Amino acid sequence: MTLITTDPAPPEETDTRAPLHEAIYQALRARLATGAFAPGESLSLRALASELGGSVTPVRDAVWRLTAEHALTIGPTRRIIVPEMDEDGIVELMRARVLLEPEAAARALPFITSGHIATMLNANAAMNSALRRGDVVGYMASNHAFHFALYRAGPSDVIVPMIEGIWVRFGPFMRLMFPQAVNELDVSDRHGDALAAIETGDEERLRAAITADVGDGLACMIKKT
Amino acid sequence: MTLITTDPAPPEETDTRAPLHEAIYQALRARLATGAFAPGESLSLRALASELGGSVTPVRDAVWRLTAEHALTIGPTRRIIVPEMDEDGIVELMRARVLLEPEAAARALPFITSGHIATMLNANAAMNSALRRGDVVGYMASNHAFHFALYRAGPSDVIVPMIEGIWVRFGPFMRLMFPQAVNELDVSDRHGDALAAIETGDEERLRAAITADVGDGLACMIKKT
DNA sequence: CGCCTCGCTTTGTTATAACAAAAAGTGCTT
DNA sequence: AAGCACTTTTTGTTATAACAAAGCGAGGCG
Repeated sequence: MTLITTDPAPPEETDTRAPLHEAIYQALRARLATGAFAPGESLSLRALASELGGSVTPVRDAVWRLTAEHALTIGPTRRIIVPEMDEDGIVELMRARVLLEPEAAARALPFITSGHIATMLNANAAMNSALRRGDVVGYMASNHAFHFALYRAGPSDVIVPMIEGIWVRFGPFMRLMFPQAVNELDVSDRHGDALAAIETGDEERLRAAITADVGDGLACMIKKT
Repeated sequence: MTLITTDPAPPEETDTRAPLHEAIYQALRARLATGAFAPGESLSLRALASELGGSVTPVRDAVWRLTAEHALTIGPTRRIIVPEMDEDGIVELMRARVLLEPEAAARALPFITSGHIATMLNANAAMNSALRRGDVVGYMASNHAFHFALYRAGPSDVIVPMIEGIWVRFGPFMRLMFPQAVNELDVSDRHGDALAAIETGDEERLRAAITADVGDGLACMIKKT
């Protein structure tokens, strides 16, 4: 009798069935995003393998994935290097953000629930707290959480990953230039403006707030070069 | 005696110093873009290795790169499958194109030379020829050449690769639905409109032409579902 | 003192083998 | 004849070894 077939695998806490290369990918991505590697630094497969555990094969998988996302680069002699960026590159990345992020926000607007707003409020509070504390990593994480709580509320599974890819590419550099610029950021509350626009359902105002937020970040970055 | 050290590598015709995984990546990407694989089809590392030459390791590198570009997907049981797409997915991809491509064209406009225009004219002629001939693959290749001759004239190395990624994801499906829609495409000459806008330096008209061109493609695609 | 050359080390690349899980084929039972 | 359990093959994953080229340091020549 086919009562209940089986009980496949409920008691999984840490998923040991996840492939090693995926864990290595996540670890490397997190280190990139928090600026653990300096731009221009070169990484070696064997060093990463012995540091993160495992052999060169899974590290290789992770590195190629990151390379496809432009989070890592291969040099002319096939060396794995953390990408560098000049001011033109920053502007280029920011222009892509200005293009994509207001659109993602506007498209998410009809799908935003009170749960999303709560998440954004929390992230914003944590961000301001980290800002006052001088916690750069915490600031970046909270800022990321705010933006993507908004974008991911929408149905688009195309441009949101694109935006995510842009943010990852910023990781190594935000860490370098934000400490000096952190004092000048609280003058204008773009996030609060965005939240107000969301509550009134004002799409144009939301677009403007996100655009201004990105513009503030750009201003901070090119000011230091 | 150290007369002449060595003879490094001048007589290279086919670059044998290029890594195998890169050749495999290009081969796989080309097959995807021309619809050689059916959506939903599953690929195996060993089969690809023996078919394209080499071992599983370089194939693995190529597959992970394609996976990061969403040109391939890994199934729930870690099987390599070529992605499927429903109408919502097509619309989503097209919305991203409408967002990115007019911008890329507008930004490239000040950098367009007569050489670029010649390339675009040739591509356009080849496209119309392929269209009349019923050559779907030739049509797709020429259309691709036209658009990216335009986009790549500009200085942006961020959004153009994004657009390229979107086009690759379309490959497996254009092949399926274009044969029936090919007869209705010559009514409006968006490419000629774009070229006219370029020669007069009219940015708004160029944006409009590219937007209309993408819209035509979308109309052809969702009409068949 | 600067530059080049030689030798050693480290690097990416590729092939191969072993292993667990999934798929597929096979034969039996009902 | 259809469904089910078992066996066999195929699959992705990982580790490891061998190889060529690039880095890199020391030592010698100008």
